[in-house]
Amino acid sequence: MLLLSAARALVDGIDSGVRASGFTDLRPAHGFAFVRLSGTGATVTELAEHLEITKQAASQMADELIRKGYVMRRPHPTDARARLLLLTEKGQACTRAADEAAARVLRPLATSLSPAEAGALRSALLHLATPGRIRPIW
Amino acid sequence: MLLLSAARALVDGIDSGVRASGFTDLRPAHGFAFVRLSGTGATVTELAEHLEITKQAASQMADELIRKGYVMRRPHPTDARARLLLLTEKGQACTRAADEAAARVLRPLATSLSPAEAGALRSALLHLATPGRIRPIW
DNA sequence: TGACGTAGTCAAGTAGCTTGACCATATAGT
DNA sequence: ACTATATGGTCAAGCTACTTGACTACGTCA
Repeated sequence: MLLLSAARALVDGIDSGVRASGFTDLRPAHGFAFVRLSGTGATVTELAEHLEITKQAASQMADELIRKGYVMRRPHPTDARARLLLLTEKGQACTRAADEAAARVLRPLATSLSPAEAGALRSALLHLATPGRIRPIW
Repeated sequence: MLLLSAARALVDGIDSGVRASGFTDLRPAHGFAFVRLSGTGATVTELAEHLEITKQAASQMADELIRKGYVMRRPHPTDARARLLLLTEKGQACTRAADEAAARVLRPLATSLSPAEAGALRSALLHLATPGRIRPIW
């Protein structure tokens, strides 16, 4: 219960922080997409796998994020079938805002924990977590 | 990230455990409803507040759970407008299955933590959590 | 070169929510 | 006691983020 409630508080905190930064046309699910697109970008199929949705749904989400200016499509360097999705500058700014909001939510936790406790917390969560699988819950 | 991934793993574990127990017609969101209905039950309005959805949506969910045999409606003892939603025996059996699935997911964690670490983990999550607000993330 | 696999899109359908309107009952003001 | 307003619940319609199914373009391997 505590775990679910804490996760929920984190998501809510990030979402409200991002909205307060002026990005009012995004849902939390978009943040999970941004995580996958940041860095070297990803194809629609890779995004779909990351979010565990169909590639049609991922394609629709990409269209929406492109229309809103957060993402751009580029030809794929090695595969003429594929197209690479990349964050625009606006998308990167939004990602930074999300990072700051997350840090703000977690700050009271970070400052109140001893390093040993922080390590215990990290390893405890690692026991449960499936690395790399960050996506909306349902 | 770890926190979200761990929460996700817990929800997935509960969901698959519940399905494996034969309750294949439920979604994780229903589990959050069961949490509120167990014990003394709740009205549609109370359920809606708990899940942070409209009472129309909560009423629809109640209809569905009644149709599937997990919930029953009873006249409210003190308010003739209201109707009390209660878990049936099947609903309670499902709740027990969910509890067992959650315990199974968390067991490796519980056995690997020292009591002090468990306490630190609990208080860390308490720092973030809003007590009583257990509901789907989005 | 041909058979098959994969990336992506188009179109249509669905599930779970929403908003809006409404009735029945409860509660407060005078 | 009587009216006005608030609250519990449902009905109906609409929306949105997904799904399934069909299809085209390109890649890969015999």
